[in-house]
Amino acid sequence: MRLATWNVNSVRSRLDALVPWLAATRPDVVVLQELKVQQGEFPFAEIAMTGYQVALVGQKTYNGVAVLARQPIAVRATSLDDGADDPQARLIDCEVAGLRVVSVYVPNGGEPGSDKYAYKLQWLRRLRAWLDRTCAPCEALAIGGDWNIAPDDLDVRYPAAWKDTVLCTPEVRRAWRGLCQWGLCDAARAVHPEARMFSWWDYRAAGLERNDGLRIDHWLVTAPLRDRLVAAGVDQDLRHGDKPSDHAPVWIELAGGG
Amino acid sequence: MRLATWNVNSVRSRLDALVPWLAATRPDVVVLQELKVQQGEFPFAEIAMTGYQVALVGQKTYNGVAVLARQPIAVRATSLDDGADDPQARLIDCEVAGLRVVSVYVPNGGEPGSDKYAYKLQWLRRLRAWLDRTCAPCEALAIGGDWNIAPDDLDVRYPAAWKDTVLCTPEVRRAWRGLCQWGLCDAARAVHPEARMFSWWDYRAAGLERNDGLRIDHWLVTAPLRDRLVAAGVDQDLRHGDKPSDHAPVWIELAGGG
DNA sequence: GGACTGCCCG
DNA sequence: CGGGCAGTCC
Repeated sequence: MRLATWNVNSVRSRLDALVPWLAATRPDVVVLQELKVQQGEFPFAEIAMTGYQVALVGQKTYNGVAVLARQPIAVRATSLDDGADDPQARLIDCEVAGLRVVSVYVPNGGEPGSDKYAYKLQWLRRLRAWLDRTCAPCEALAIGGDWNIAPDDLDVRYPAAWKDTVLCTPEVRRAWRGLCQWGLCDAARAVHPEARMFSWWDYRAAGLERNDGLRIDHWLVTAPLRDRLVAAGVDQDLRHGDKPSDHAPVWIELAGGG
Repeated sequence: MRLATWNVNSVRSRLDALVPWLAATRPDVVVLQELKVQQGEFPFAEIAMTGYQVALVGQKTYNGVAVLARQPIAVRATSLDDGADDPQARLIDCEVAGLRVVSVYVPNGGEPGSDKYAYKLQWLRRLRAWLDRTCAPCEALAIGGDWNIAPDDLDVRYPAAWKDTVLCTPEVRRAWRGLCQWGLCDAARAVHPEARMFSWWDYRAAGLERNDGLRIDHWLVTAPLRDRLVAAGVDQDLRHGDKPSDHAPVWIELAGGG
């Protein structure tokens, strides 16, 4: 079975790319980020036409995450649910196709040292606490999303240019390794230990033309799913075409399960 | 020779309609309104590609009028030039193809009784004074534009719905008749004395679907040109297609002259 | 409804 | 650069 993650940067302005992509690639499960839409404004009809069901947590203007699947989806949680006063729609936790599937949109972090950066680090700590509290490394768990973390310099086309930016600081990379130590595995990297795979090119400064890419969209999976991993990749063509998202979809393929 | 007038409602967002329309219909002279662009931001290169030269008076956000032609254009005036402190770009007066061609964008007028309505009536009085001062009924003069006047109930699909709106008040119709009495002739109406011809359908309230149209875009011509009139019409298809202007082009055909 | 103006965000 | 927003205009 195939799982895909895509930061669409507004689901409404990406519908004309999303619908054909779903129809052409038919992943079993899709997680989306940056819907930039409230639940009531989500284009349910257009997605239903493709044969996908939807579970989402929406928000006006910013954030918003969803799980799409061709099988029924049971929502387990729509927030980190830790009592924090945080209105940002950045996580949805679902049961679908025999898996526990989570869509996450990790805060970008603005600039190192900013309030936004503190929020990013805090959010990653809260996510780790949420894993400790509600998940187990032995269950079939896949967390896909825009992590806003390039785990290693191998994940950055021009590491010197991105050194100490919020996508690459030692602190966020340490948080990433903490998640891996908990029992999550960077699926695409496990399949392609040495490959330069990028999932995001900045709209600004002609990032795409200069292939100034980073790998910041990931699937993190627990051991039971890591053992079923057979393939992984990036649909780079989605970053080309017109009116693209700044992110390309990242997919993984698991043996069995449909 | 053929003259066309079109309120494009932003020349930049209408380029993909304007360029093919110029290429397909090749009018000798085109007058445009609501460019919504400063001179420096006008898409000169794209228009030049079609073989047209341009004279324009631009303004940020609002108004802006132009004359396009495949022959050289000599600009005579870019305002009513009556000493009024009026920064709005609503008139350009040119010499082209042996004619005097003027592009006008008459103020809409908001609501009857409003300041905007007073400005509309005042602008029409100033236009009449400008005619008296700078033009003569015996010269070959054609004034095309968005007049924001439906001269008669015949020019309104649902006259009761538009009665006493700023497009139809007795006062603006009186101003219109004053221009006709000066020596201008409503060209499209002269060619089609009884026809219901509409040039504008409101974006709102499904104006197009209900064919709730009005004829507010006109060519006014002096006697020498009236005597050469052979045809007139509206390119209604331009109001359909996607991302249309709310106005359709209105054209007239003169015998001789190219 | 669909242009525009800023402005915020990544 | 390319999403979103509110506010203004027609």
